[in-house]
Amino acid sequence: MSDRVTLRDVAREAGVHTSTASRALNAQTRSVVNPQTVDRVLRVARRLGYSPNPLARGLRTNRTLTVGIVIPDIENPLFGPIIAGAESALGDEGYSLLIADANRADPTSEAAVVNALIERRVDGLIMATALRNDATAQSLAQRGIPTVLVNRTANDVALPSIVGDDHAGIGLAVEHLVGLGHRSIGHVAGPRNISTGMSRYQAFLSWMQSLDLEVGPDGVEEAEWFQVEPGYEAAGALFDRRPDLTAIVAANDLIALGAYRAVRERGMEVGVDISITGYNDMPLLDLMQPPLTSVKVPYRQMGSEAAAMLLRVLTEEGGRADRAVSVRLVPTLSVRDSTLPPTA
Amino acid sequence: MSDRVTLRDVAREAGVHTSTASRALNAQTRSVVNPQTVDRVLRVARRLGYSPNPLARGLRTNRTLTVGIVIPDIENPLFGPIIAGAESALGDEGYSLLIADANRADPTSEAAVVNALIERRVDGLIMATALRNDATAQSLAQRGIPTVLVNRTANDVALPSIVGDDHAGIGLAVEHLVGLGHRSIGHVAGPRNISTGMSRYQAFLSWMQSLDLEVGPDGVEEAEWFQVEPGYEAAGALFDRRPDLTAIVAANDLIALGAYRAVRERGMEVGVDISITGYNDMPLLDLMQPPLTSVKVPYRQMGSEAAAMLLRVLTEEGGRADRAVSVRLVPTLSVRDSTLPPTA
DNA sequence: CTCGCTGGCGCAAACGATTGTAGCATCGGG
DNA sequence: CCCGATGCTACAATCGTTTGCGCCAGCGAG
Repeated sequence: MSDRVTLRDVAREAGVHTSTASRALNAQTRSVVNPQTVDRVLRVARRLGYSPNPLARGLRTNRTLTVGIVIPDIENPLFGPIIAGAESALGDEGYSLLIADANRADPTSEAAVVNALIERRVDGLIMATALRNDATAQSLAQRGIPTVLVNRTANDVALPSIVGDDHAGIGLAVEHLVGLGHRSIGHVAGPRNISTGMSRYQAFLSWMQSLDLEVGPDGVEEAEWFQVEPGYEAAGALFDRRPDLTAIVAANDLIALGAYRAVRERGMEVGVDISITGYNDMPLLDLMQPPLTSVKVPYRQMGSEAAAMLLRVLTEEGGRADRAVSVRLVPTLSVRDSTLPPTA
Repeated sequence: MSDRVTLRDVAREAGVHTSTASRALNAQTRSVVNPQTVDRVLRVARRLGYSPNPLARGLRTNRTLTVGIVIPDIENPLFGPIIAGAESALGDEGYSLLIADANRADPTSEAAVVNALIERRVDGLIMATALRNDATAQSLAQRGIPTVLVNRTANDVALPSIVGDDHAGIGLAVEHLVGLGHRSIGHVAGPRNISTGMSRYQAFLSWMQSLDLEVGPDGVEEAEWFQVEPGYEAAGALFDRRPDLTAIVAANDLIALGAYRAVRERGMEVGVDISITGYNDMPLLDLMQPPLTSVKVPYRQMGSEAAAMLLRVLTEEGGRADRAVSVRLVPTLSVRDSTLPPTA
């Protein structure tokens, strides 16, 4: 509809063969062409507004300069920055991002959208949907399809991953609370079939133990999902079981906000009677009452690092050795008013 | 890396020519092939796990089954549902979504990303970035590139658009406030170079006038951007100028939340001293203190309608007549505690 | 029995690029 | 003066589909 100018047009206009024009236009092969000719071709190409047809090129080279990203729930504000970071890093290298929303309600959906992307002949994949035990990721690794996991890892899968350092992040939260004087601290965990849920849970136990603080099996309650409602329910159960708790480390912000409600429902006040920390530091948290203390994860960077990693895999053809590398991004703590010294 | 099975393989295995195999596989041309042959080809194709190479197909047919979506700021949770809706509707028809984030800080960025998408040979575009006076949209319309505007419209551009019905939405807010007994109502507008900012502003004036309520030029203040900080500043200016106001209609939720802060800073209480309405009903609003009354716009539907519209344009080749059609989605009101009767 | 149709299929030419190979000068060295 | 090397360019095959066209057999009608 728009351009009709092809390599042939450029070649004819420049008085050379298409092969020469092609080589002149590609930085890789340019050196083999007479500089004057290169110049002439480039000038003509610019004048005619030539842009190579990616389909023809891809057909020949077997590369689409396209990567797919699989998101568990695109409406979750968490993934916006990841997508933005990836898109930006990829765009710099001439790659485009094909987006796919894997409906988390439907477990077959992940495999389906991944398949759709592969049939599209994407050069590689970024997956943000991995479960700890993820058949799709496993299959991708086995089939040798260039893939990078982001935000979540999977067990026993030889794929690189870019995740937040949950151990460090939970450490920030726990040490912050302990520094305020809290000793009875509980944890509302996320689902343990997801790496973030599991690793934050383990990190919590590990930090508490290293600080010589008791947790016990009843000091942790698992929310069924990283959402407000399950967080509300899990927190409620935890409070009823352990009225002595003065602080809660929540596995993410939404769970923390659910805990807010559970606290209020019991006639207590967040910050004053019970301190709460979130995780992810999503937008608008600073406008809550009270503003939620949260562990901030550099999600945009996570997206761009994932893209960079994938590009590395794509270009270094034989980069097999690096397969299992896992990059952990260091979090920081945004301290707000939901965490105060205990009113002993 | 994955499939190597081509149409030739299928044809050979089925004992027919590639052209016959092609026709058998395409629903369009299937009727011209002997049903038995069709059956045989389909069976073989399934057995071999054949999936057509979209590049080869696209090269031949001049269609990529890909559409691009241009987003002003992907980190804004507003656009998640739009993307999700579009992706889902497009996926049903075999189309994929190429995402492009137009950095709003850089005005040339929109044109750049649109160009990148076009060079990718997308079949059509969904644009969520339009300004009221938008050169890029204008150019797309002139060049006849299938495009649908979403969320925002542009002036004087022959492109279909899917937007929220701002007049109706503001009407819901105003009538709700008036119903509660408010008479002195102000408006914190959004930027008027964007259609949503402008139309909500006009709707506000129109409704107030039709209800015989005075606004005057000093009853409206324009926020520089749809964000908390500009909202805070604009609301502050408005309050200082018009201490008599008992209610504020904000042009979006973030502006409303900025107004929250301005209210508090002046020692007043939202809902009690001043009622506030937002617009968009974004997530987490129900957890604010007080929960924000807001106009809910069906953004997911907006995305899917935009996709459907674009598909219509793409398939009905000569659909010139429908070009200027503009679909308005009807909003609803989520009433919460930020709006109460005035304490006169 | 012959002729014209038509249902099915194969042939081959595209689509627009990349790339191995061959050809053709020109140049320098022996 | 010849020969090999070198630098540049052209030729042509190829990637995997789609699709206009022609061919052929079989059928019914005249």
